Amino acid sequence: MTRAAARRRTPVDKFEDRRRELADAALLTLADLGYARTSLRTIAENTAFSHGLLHYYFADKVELITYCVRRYKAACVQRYEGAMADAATPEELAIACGEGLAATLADAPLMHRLWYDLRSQSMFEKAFRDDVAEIDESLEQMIWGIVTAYADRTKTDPTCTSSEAYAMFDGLFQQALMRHLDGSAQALDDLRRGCRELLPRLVS
Amino acid sequence: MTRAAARRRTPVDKFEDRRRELADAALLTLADLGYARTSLRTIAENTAFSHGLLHYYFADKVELITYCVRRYKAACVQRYEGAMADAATPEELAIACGEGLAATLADAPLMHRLWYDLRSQSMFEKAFRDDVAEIDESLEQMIWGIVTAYADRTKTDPTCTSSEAYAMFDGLFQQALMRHLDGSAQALDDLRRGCRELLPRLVS
DNA sequence: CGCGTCGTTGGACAGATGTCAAGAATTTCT
DNA sequence: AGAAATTCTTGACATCTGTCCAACGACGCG
Repeated sequence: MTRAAARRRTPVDKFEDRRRELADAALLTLADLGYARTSLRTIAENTAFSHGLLHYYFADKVELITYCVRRYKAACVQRYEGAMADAATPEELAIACGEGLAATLADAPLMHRLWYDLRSQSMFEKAFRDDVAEIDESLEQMIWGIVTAYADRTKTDPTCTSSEAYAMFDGLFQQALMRHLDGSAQALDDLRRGCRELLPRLVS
Repeated sequence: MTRAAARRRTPVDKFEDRRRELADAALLTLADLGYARTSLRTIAENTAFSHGLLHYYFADKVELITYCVRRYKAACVQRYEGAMADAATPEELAIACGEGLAATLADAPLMHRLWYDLRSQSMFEKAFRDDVAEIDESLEQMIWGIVTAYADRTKTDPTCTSSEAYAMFDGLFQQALMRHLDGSAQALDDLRRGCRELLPRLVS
């Protein structure tokens, strides 16, 4: 925060650009090694720059990681939304839901692994708590959107709260991720099926 | 493992006793700080002994933590099993299920927080993977036992696999834990209700 | 051209961390 | 009691960590 304050020289903020660039590299390293094993020097090594630069763009490690978490969210919601835009019948919607979640899992399993790591860290490190909670809420909303859309198409009503729905989908997703990373070939199919069968359970 | 090999002088193995004692102290520290912030010296400080002793009883940090994880499991399954022994009607069973999970959450939230931390770590650190997977399986079996008991009492059959059932209960539990640690007063009640309503959804 | 700001480097610092070994203290055995 | 085996402490080591800083090059502006 010291010298990383007001900075608006060029119309396109070059300072913010570099911050993003560094944070993206940091995210790659974090996804590889996990929070506990990632140091600032290791992050810098996956970069064209030296380790000192990180403190020019970020006040300290916490600010860097926090920025990374926010950046992860941007990439995350962008990937999700618009996934299952057009699904006429409820069955199509249920299938699209499972397909969408399986696709995003298969697409970037290491990033999702990092997400669960950071969410665990946020239970210990207060500094991450707010940002993690914000991401969690947006994910919950996404799931709730699917559930209500399914209820609409089946002319029923949800029989659970949005946080319950999110908890169950998240449970399925998390377990599928762990089995997928463990090399299980059926993990993705199980996730697809699990989602397809879960939706009808949540309405009546 | 160097000098921590065959050791059976006294009938009651004093060596194993100390290992357990140290591991229990380590578990307390881990539950407080989380894996990423816990060092061997910090563990020793929560102990009547000095830091060097840890390497007399454990070859290295990984062996200590692995031993802790195994020890956690012992305490864990012991706490769970026999919780909902007698429940005549299915409704009673569903209530006892929610009550049991809520009770264990309220009883040792920090330990459960540690469990989710270590499970995340196991996705990065291969050394923990096997032990974590073993605990996961025993938890899955516990949940499956409840589901099948509920199906029996309602003269129905489960409509999901045991891993699906575990994933959903675990999702509910994990979210309840996070909200409980965040100070939410309704987290426990939501967990109770969530479990009670989940069971009927998993059979037909 | 000279000058000042910005971006970047590389090294240095203090402190923490895992590991180890030498020896003191304690227990056990005879 | 004395010897032997054990349990435990202490201090040291090399390495890694976050953080800071002095200096250097590049670039734009007067």
